[in-house]
Amino acid sequence: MALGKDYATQECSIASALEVIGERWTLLVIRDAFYGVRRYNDFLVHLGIPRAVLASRLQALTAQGILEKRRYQQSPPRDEYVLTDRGIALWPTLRALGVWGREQLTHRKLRIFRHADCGTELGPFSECPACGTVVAVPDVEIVPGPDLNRDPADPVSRALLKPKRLLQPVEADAA
Amino acid sequence: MALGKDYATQECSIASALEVIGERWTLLVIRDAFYGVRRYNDFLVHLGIPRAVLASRLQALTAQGILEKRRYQQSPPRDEYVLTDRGIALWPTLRALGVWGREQLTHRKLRIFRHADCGTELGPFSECPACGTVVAVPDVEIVPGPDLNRDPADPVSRALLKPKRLLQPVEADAA
DNA sequence: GACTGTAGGTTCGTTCATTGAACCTATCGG
DNA sequence: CCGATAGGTTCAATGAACGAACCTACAGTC
Repeated sequence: MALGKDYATQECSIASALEVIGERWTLLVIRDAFYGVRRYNDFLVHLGIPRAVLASRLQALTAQGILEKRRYQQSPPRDEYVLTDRGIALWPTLRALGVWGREQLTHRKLRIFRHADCGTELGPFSECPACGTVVAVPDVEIVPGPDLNRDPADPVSRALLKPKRLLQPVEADAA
Repeated sequence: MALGKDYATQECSIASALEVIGERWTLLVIRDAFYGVRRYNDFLVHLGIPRAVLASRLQALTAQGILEKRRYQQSPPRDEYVLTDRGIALWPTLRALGVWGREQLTHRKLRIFRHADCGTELGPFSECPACGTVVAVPDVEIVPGPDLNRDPADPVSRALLKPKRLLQPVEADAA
């Protein structure tokens, strides 16, 4: 990988992790996968990422066992990319990053994460204050926060305005 | 910043965070700062980072309020870089990354984090299982794990073999 | 007072990655 | 047959990272 040459000598699991997910765009691709984005074109319009870079990242993440490439229709052949268990294990990292970004940088509540079972807003570690447990990723509900723009340009962002659970596929109609 | 042009349009606190700490080397510099590295030369030998890149990252992190540049001796003028509160708030992110890297990639226990007050090894969110609380960063003790090389080449790595608390300065003698 | 060493940089040419536009392939609907 | 759609690849131009060399200011030592 791109970062490997130097990071590899560092005896450190953080460095190893960054070798795999530390490249530009990579974590945003994974974030979108949590939000339910699965198709090449949906990643493309939602992220505004160059096509070549997206193809390269999807391939690398698949090779690392973070995403799985899955044929969802035979003809014409179409593939989708979904998170593996290894990918889903990144949720605490993404959550921590998001909390830091909100508290230290944006100070805006763009999205709210709730426990789907009871509707309680989750704490910084994705724990449910009401139930007292860490909520499993498929039981996390994501809803737009008060500071999120309600009229986004691209269809994927529009589809993401509907409350849904993490990992559940978005339905981005042409609209 | 380098990443800003594209990430800025993303209404997302994760994207905002990555704008600030998502560049190559940046998170490793911050990790070292948690481990007690404070001086330009110590970062240099410990990370193996090009000098120009280090200077640029230190400057950017200082400008973002994540590190603070502090004169620790007047003549000759010498500065050190220490984490601000905003920087310290990144600990959960770094911890989550490290846990993921260890569990999913390296499968090796390179460093152990303990509650300095009671010696209990910390859980994935830096919480103390014995005390039932999230441990404040200055109360986290870092000790070498069983899989860490005991005879590293550079003096900073050697100094880091001694158990110490996070944020406490390393003493890297020439040795 | 001339050397040597150290901390903290800057400069510069080369290499590598990212970008954005254009192009390619296969298939479906009409 | 024509156009649209999904999922790519190719290519030239740009920007960032790399590593070596250089610079500055001071301290200690002979």
